[in-house]
Amino acid sequence: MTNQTAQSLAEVARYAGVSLSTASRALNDAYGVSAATRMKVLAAASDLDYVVSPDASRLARGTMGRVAVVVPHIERWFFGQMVSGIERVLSAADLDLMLYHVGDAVDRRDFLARLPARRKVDAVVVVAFPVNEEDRARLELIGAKIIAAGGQSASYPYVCIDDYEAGRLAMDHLLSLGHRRIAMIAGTDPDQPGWPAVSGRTRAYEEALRETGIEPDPSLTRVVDWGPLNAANAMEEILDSTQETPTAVFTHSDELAFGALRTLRRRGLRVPEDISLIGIDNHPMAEVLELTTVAQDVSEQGAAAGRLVLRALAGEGSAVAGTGEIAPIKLVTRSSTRKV
Amino acid sequence: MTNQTAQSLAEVARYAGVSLSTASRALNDAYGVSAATRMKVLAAASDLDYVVSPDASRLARGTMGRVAVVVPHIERWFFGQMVSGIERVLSAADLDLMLYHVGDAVDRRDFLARLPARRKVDAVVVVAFPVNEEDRARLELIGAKIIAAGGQSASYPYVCIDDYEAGRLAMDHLLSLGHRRIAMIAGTDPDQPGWPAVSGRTRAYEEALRETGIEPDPSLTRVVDWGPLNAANAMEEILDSTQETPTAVFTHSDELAFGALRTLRRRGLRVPEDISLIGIDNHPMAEVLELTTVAQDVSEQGAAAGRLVLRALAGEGSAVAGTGEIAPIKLVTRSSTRKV
DNA sequence: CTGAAAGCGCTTACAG
DNA sequence: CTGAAAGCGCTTACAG
Repeated sequence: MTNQTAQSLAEVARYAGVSLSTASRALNDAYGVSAATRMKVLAAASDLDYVVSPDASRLARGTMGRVAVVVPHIERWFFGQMVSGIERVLSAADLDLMLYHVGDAVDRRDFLARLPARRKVDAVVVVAFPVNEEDRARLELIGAKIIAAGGQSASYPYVCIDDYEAGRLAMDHLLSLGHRRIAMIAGTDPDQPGWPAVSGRTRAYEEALRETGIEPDPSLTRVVDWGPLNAANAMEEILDSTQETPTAVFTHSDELAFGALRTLRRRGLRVPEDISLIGIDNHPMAEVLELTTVAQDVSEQGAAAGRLVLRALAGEGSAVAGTGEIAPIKLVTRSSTRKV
Repeated sequence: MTNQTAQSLAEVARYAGVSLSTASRALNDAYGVSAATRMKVLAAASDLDYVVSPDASRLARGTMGRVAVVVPHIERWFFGQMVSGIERVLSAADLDLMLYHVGDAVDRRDFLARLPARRKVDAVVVVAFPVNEEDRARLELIGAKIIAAGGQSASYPYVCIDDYEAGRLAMDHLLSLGHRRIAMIAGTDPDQPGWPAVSGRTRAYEEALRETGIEPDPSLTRVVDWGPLNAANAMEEILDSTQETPTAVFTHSDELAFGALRTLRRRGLRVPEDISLIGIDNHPMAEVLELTTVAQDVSEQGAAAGRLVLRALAGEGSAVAGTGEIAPIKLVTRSSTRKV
């Protein structure tokens, strides 16, 4: 025990009475070091409270053990869950996580132009980040493995749910309860221009209806930016613009459902007595508000994305372009839906 | 224009026909380089799509432009807001943000033992991370400036709200409306053992009551882990354990209020006709659910913490131990509270 | 204003 | 098993 702190391996080596090379090898659990010597070095390092300089180590080694996570709206539930899942597996693998927020179109352009993560990371996971061919060339300049989460981006390994299936689960539930006049509040992100214009969830709505012999009524649907208040307004519009009140509402997310719920209550419409409501996500508030929903485990999707990173770094072929993982979803019925 | 990409400054220098040193200076906007030469180098760098190796640069320079952000529960609203605020100012200052999740007591012990951020960052901002003297010594081994957000930690520069004031704002509102029998659902984090046992919010509850001549009734208060469902249960317990139903409920956060609200509704108690409800935060759902609350701007607090980091890195004395910033709060009355 | 050289703190063939 | 030496890609006095 000593009070000194070593700032460099050289000091540790000196303290342990060995050469720099040996000290390095001992610390990196490299073989070719006698047990006794290794012990001596380890003891010295611990005595001197030494820890390698990651910069120097990486410079010499050429790799870095760091991964960038690029998210829009880190403050939103979905992305918080995603990041927490990714973080969980990366930190377990001793990888550092650098967070980049890329919110709107301006951020996006700036990110692609400056590529702040360039030469800093071994992998980057882009969350809900649509990339076209042009973006792709830029992105690849980062010189790291790329993984997509929460949406398929070009041909990177990805993990996401099947939006169409999620929509079908919700719609089929409503239809099976006898609902025929069903409104939809669709979510969209104006800041993600590259995202498919019509989401799988919308397609599911239309196809489910048509398969039941119903032609979708445009006056019953609205497309809004994610966020409960927008949905509250959309719900009002729908109620105002139609003679015959729908018997059910399908929203693209639970948060949208919460907003719709507020409007319904204010209008004196009881859920589910007068109108049924279903969302997607299984947001914690869904349980509190008794909302029927299509559940997905976003944090687990983050973890899966983290595992894709690990595989990509290990050079496994399985994390090759186009390799996708579709996360499971399931219907969770609570009391916001009932037979018509 | 060329298709080649330079991996090192040396290549850029050669391409521009200057020495390594000159190339370096030109790129670092250092003076002592003629305009013409600088242009040549800049053009070369751009042609070759060059970007410095941060590791090498830092190794040589000794500093790194990186800051660690340590948060528990990144997936919760409060922390997402906080991180987004911090990120906003750090990225504007071209600092990289490394995220460390330190959730429960085990994580915490591990973090302090391994200090994964050590030698990797210039500053670390700990969010809602209580630190006692012992922790402090460990933490300082990281060798970086330390900033606390969302709670005063030992004597680091910090930014947070005044919990007592927040509690008083809520309680005084209730009392001014004539409420006398007021329940409280307090939030606590079992994973943060070092946090003050009795929060300022609880103290505010008790003092406000006493100043009005009321002795706090223990059967009207519960302490639960943050999270709406826990509050829902607590609300049930309170309702069950008391003869006389309270006329108002003060919860330590909006999320707790949402849970309480669910129980009240299930019990057939109308808000605010039968019972008033007030929270703290101004969570986005508070607006949706018409909850009266004490608002705080968490994202802005994060930004303020980011600014403290900048000041600390600039070596300004103002970011010295004990320098604190108390974030503003204000009462936002909506329809969940009314005169008794 | 410009360049040759040392140094930042490691890792890793290359010899022994 | 161990050590001397080169090299990772930069920055920055030090001379000119």
